[in-house]
Amino acid sequence: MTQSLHYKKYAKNYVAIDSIIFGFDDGKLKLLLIKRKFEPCMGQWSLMGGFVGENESLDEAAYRILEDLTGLSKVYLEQLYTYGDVERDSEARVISVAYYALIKINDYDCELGRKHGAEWFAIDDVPPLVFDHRKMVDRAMSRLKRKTIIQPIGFELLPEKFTIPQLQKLYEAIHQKDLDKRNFRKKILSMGVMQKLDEKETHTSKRGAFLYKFDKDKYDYLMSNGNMFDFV
Amino acid sequence: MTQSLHYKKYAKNYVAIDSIIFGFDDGKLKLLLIKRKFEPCMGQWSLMGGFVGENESLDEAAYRILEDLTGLSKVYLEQLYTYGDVERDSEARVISVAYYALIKINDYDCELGRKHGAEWFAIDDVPPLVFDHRKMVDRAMSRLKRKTIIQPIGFELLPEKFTIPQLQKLYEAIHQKDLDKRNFRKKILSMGVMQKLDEKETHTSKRGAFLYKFDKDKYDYLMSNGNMFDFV
DNA sequence: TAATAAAGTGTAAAAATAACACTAAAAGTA
DNA sequence: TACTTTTAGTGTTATTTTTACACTTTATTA
Repeated sequence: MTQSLHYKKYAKNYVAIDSIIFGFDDGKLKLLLIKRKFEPCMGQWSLMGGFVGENESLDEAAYRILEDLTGLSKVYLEQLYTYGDVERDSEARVISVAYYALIKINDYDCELGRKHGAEWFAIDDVPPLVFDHRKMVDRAMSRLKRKTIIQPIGFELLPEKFTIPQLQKLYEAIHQKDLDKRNFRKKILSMGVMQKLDEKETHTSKRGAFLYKFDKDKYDYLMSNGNMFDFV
Repeated sequence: MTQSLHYKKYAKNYVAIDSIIFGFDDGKLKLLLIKRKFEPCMGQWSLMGGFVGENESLDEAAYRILEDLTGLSKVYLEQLYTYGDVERDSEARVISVAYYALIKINDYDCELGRKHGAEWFAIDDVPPLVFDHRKMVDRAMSRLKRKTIIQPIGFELLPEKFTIPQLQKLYEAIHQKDLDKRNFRKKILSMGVMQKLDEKETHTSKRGAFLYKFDKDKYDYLMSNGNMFDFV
């Protein structure tokens, strides 16, 4: 696209993306952070980010940056909020569009991560972060809490096959409170989007728990008929 | 702020604000739109917008632009979403941060509005809009629906003193469905944030309805003690 | 074969929501 | 002045949703 005739009197700005990347492992909700390898704030912990290119949309930039770090291309990614305080970046005026991603932690490419100096941190053990990244994390956390109540995006953090106790632990980690397992099971099954498999997961218990899959077709069907996903 | 040393290899972009401005009048939810007085798309209906200056934050830019059009400075304004498709503006690559505002329609400065070619449109009678502004309106509508359930921002659209039937009509307009007046009254009063006055409003009915004010102190107190505002 | 550890199951009380119809007040009119 | 009109205001019951709560099952390991 050529230079603008009518807009040329206006200022232009650097526009960046920052991504809050959530994972779930070991019963804990985790964040993927990188140690900055460039100035300003080199060596400090930071969200993964990058600048928006001239010929990519914001969503495209966010996917590109996420894939650079994790090797993953088909993940849940949602725009969160845009941060534009004049002094938010110590180097220049940078407007940052924050996204949050939910990834299946086992699919993540550790080798790529190592190259970027990336590490996983439990959500309540996050180190100090550069600029306003802490505010971004807090906003992502509260969005995730709200969103997992009204949309079945929690599944994005689990392997394709998972047990009900695993799913419950995930919800407990996100909402930071214990849930009653009978009520949990009743509610999640009553929504009719859990597809029970004939296999069991036998690592975490002697008895073993049945594996389930999220039935996306059924979910889409229910939604299109006006049914709401609604969960605590 | 001076030019950046470390970021200079990256592209810069025009960053704009667009505002979805809601009002409530005559039992209807309305939008304030302007007829564009400049290219591109001169003469077409559009949201009020403007470019972000070098020394103002996004919020500051949004307030400035809103005040330019309405003369109002203390209004409810909330960031909605950022639109960044490469071709969204036909003139140049412009990234637009959308905000939505709730204003008391009687406080609005009509003279200023006329200067901008502004007009109010009922929400289900909005004309075709430039660029992706229709998408912005739709997103604002669904945000407003959700938000008025969990936060008492509906009051921002009414005069300081209002009656319960007025408030009910507002909620009906926002949620596009009729509500039972007994259940509505019960619920809104039970939240304990309505301050009953000794005055009546006598224009819309012979009997007259008592006026109320939203008790912000009480609301803040309840919220700080963990109470939730929660409404259909 | 006994101990262990997590999976799995049902019911009853409490709270929230939804449905529903008449009376009260004041103005305008015959 | 009494009758009509119009909107404000009021309680109760049925239904649904949510919460609270304890024992049995299954397979492994000691």
